Amino acid sequence: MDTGSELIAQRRQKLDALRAEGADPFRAEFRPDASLAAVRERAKEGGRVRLAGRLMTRRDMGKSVFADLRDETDRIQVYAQKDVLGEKAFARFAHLDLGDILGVEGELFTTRTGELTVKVAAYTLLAKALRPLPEKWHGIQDIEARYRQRYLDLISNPDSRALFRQRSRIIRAIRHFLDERNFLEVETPMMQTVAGGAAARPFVTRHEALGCDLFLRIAPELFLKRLLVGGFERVYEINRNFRNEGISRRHNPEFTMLEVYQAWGDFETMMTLAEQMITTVARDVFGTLDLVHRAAPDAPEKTIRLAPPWERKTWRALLEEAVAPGFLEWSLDKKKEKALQIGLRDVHGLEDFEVANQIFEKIVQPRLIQPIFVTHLPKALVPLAKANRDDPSTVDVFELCINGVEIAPGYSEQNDPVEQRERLLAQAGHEIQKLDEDFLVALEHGMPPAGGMGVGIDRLVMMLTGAQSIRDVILFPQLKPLDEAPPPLQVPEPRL
RNA sequence: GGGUUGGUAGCUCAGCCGGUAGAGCAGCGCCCUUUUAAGGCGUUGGUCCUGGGUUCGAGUCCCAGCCAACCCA
Repeated sequence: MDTGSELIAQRRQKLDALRAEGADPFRAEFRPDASLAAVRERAKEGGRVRLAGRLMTRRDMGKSVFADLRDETDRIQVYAQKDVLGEKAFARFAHLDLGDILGVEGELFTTRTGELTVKVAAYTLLAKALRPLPEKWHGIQDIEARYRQRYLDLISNPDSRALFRQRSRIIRAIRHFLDERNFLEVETPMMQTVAGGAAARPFVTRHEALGCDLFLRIAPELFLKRLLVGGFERVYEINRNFRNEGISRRHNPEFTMLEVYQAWGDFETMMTLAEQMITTVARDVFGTLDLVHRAAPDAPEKTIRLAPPWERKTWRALLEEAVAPGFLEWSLDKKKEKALQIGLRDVHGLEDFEVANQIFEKIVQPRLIQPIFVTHLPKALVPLAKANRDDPSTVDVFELCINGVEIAPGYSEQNDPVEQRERLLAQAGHEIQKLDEDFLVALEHGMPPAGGMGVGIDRLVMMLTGAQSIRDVILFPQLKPLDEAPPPLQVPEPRL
């Protein structure tokens, strides 16, 4: 990070020079009387304003200088003149660096070309920028730098700023939607002694005082259900899950999950809830139910139509449409043959339902562009859901797919503690997981029938905004550290 | 894990068949008091990702590695 040291050295010299003159280049306080957007709003009134922002561009005319300041809301032009500021202050203004943060006071006026401008009567350097900004026109293009130094991306790329504002509004709209329907927002443990509620490899951490290892949670599910047992009938949590798996366009090791549970509901209740929630959010944040995206700048436009009702179809029907009628009755060998034929590898050790599921994910799911609830998955895939009464080999669940991606699974939640124990034991044998005994004890106290669902917030934001990578909707996505390959972390002793 | 592509000045990018490393922006100096990707003249700035190899000579060719993106698993 010490490259460009000459430019940095120059800026440090300016800093030293300012200090030598008795100025404080890093102020603790400055109170602008309005945001730049607010100033622009009431431009007609004219008058004197006091505002603050980062110096983004400068046009030096010799005895006067035009510059652009920017704050979070807008940009505004300021105009400094030698005969107004005096020789010394004007020279200092002309030698400010792009990136410096300023406070400015002066009268509003409109230039010959019609641009609202502040005639600088006085200015204060509030924070000196010791490093140069990315280029003013192209911004920062290097994808890696945009992730590693997100602040530079935010400074120079308006699209990126807009996207993270949208993300925030989406999450706010979800909370609003659920709060209005009397769902209670709760927080449950992120550090757990058993990482339950999903099938995934967890991260391990250590609690020194307790003298035990803990897992970062892979899902909040088992704790939210304890709350159903406790009598909270509508709960939700929006928070981080952690899964110790590969990183890809669709996977970040920590990701944000919404889980919702509703007593006296079932998977059908949750389908309706999902449909209402996502359409409400789209309308609130984007003002439309037709989302038009491109997969790449030169790719054709694709429209996702969110207008309800959304299609509901069974997993079996979709598979049979895509492969062949009666597909699920094929022998395991025949299914594997099909899997290999469509380009899947590594199907040797897999069980019947796993092969079918991989085929589903490979050839069915990518085609599900418009919203669809895929219902009634095989029982073995979903150990925490209730079996279907008419076809006990399937469970009462759905997976909401939009834009070829699984956005939200939902269940009629299993509340039979005996059945639940058996299913978890079967899975534990498979995945080498411990049983969450405390959860099973809770179920044994009686959990009301309930519907539940999980919504991958990052993927939902991707779908709504048209982002092509999960890294584009997470401010600080996980990347490999740049330092030498690190040895296992040593926990530092606190110094008191 | 495998494949493909990329890494050159602070930023955005050129660099052909191997022959002294370039431009724009930013910076620095000078001119210019209504410009706006301001303009004009001049100028500083390089571990060409790292390490080997081939060669009289490597940013360029070969091998290994690091980081990233994409595709596949």
